[in-house]
Amino acid sequence: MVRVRMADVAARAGVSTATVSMVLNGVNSTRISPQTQQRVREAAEAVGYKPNSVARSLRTQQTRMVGLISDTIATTPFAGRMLAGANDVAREQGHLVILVDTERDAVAERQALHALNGQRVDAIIYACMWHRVVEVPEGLPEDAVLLDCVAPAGGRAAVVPDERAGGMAAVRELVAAGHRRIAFLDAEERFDLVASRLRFEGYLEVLAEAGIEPDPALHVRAEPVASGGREAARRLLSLPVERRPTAMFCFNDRMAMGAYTAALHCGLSVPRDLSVVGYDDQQLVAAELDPPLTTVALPHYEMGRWAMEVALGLRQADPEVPHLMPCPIVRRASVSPPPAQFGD
Amino acid sequence: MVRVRMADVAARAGVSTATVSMVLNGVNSTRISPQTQQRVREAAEAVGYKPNSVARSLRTQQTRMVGLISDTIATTPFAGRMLAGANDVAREQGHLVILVDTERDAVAERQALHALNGQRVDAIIYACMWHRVVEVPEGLPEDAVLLDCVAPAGGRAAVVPDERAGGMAAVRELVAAGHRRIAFLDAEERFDLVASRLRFEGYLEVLAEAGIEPDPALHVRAEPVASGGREAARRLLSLPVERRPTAMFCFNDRMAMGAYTAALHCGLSVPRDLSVVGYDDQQLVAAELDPPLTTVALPHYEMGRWAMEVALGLRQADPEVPHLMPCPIVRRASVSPPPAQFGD
DNA sequence: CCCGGCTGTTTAATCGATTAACTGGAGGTT
DNA sequence: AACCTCCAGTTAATCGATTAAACAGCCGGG
Repeated sequence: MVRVRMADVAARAGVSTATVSMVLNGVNSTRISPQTQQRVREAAEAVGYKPNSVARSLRTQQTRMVGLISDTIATTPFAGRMLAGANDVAREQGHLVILVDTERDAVAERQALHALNGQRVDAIIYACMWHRVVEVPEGLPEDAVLLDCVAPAGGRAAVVPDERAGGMAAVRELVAAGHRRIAFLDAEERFDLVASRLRFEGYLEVLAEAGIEPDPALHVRAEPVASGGREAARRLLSLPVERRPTAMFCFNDRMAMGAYTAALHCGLSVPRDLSVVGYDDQQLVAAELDPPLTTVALPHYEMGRWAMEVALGLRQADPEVPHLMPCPIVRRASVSPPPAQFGD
Repeated sequence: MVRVRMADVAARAGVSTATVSMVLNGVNSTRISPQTQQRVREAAEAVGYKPNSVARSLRTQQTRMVGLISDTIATTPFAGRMLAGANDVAREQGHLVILVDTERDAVAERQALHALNGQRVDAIIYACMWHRVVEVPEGLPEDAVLLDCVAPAGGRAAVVPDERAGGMAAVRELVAAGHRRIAFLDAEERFDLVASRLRFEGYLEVLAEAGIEPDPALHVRAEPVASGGREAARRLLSLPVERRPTAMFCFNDRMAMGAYTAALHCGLSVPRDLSVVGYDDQQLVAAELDPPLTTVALPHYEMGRWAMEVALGLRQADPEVPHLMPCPIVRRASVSPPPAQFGD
């Protein structure tokens, strides 16, 4: 791999490097005669010239690289889509992304920030794998964009899923099918999930909208994994039939998976005897379940795109209010009208 | 954010930039008096000097960045662990990784290679999300490392999972529990998976080892997703009892998930009536199933580490033979001895 | 008293581009 | 003839580091 410099192109074309630079970058192109341009381009081709971005970056003071700091974004399944979204925009704009995974370690975050600063990246995105309120690391530039998290103090561009609207969409789906006894299988409070609170708000809002009195017994909490969902669902399904829910809105798809298991164990069939709606739209769970799960999708890809667009200045963001990205409902086959005796 | 240059440090310390450079890099440090060193360091601290890696890279001809090109690595759940492994090594070595997701698009790959070359990355890793034989893109440097794939022509450092040994481990687990009628729920051939062939080899090898005559009826193929596994398992479980398998080794965890469902539908309990072993160790599937699934883990993290270690020259690789990374078995609760009437 | 060697630091070249300022000559004007 | 305007480039400074080579003092030896 020989090093070909701009000077080599210039020598071969019999011009100065300034001319080569102008031609190849299309700057001031009116000032260079077409013949010369042609010669330069041929020379560049002939010697196999590839511009050195390091040198260019030094001179122009922009690197066309953006740093993406994340707590374990890469190691968690769904959040990869955020990366894909960010990456796509970056590519469209001729930028590269440097990914740093800090595993939530303050020291690693410090280091990452240092390294990215040293590389003089053009922008920084700070991403979380869950919707969270984060104490951003000291030294994070003012104009860094927060992805799937918000700063407690505000004042920073940020994008998060519209969990409240998502919760509403999920419950509306069930109400529309005719359900009135709708449980919410929530995550335990100790996980301190922003999403939990907001989805619950959405749940209550739609019940109110539909004139349904919320039954506290139907709001249960468990660890947000399959076994948690299973146990919670089991308890609900063992209620006397008139107090039993005909539908469950689950905090996430894994809990919904547990609800399926519980239903099966109770000899109930989904969706005939029990309708279920999940949240997250995790491919490996929602789509693979039997029957496929109706769920609310987390707009990771879109949030990734949004963050990168803001980072690159393609789009303006209001630093005072986090941008709420819609969570579309994904209809599959786990919702149907309630059994006849419960119908309205 | 003011720009502090080395010259500013030099001015404040009353020395030349050469001295500052030597002190801060610890080069020739015996030649600089302790007092001066002290003064330089204080000055650097006082003005908040942060070295500019772009300038350094230009001069030293190394960027301390490595490019990681992948087909959809980020968008697929398990492969994120490869990234984590690579990232960890990079960080330990003071390197940064530039991630490019090409979605298997040849044009995107070309572009990515161009961009990374332009950035003068110190090394390149080419990663796949599945174990595959790939036609590497033209222009991929000789010393690029292949991750989870091999080139048909060979001649390149590469690391892949040891699928054959993994298959052996899985089947040994079942044989050790006393099973003799062990099915292999394989992926369909049209998916053309290297893994499929190798795991099957491992399966046959262990049967031979145990003196079990392989029954062709127990080697079935289906789409490697839950529904495929469910149907395949259903067919096997509807065989007359003496020809029915007492255990299933599934090509992946999703198929195993399907096998669980089929067993449930047939009124069989896992592992009492049917033992199941999966492959991949996908957290969201294997660990969440009821009972938790015994499976073979794909060593993504370790492969990621290996690739980065080779890329950074920390470890030598034989370009003629791909490195085989062991796939450890993960024991959970889906294997038990066969029902009494089948015992040995 | 001059020379050589050592110490501690500086000078200046260099990495490979970008770009503001300049130039030499052709052509046009008055 | 003197002067101006374009044209088609070129010159040289610059980005911010690294590093080989040079250099200024000082000490000791002959």
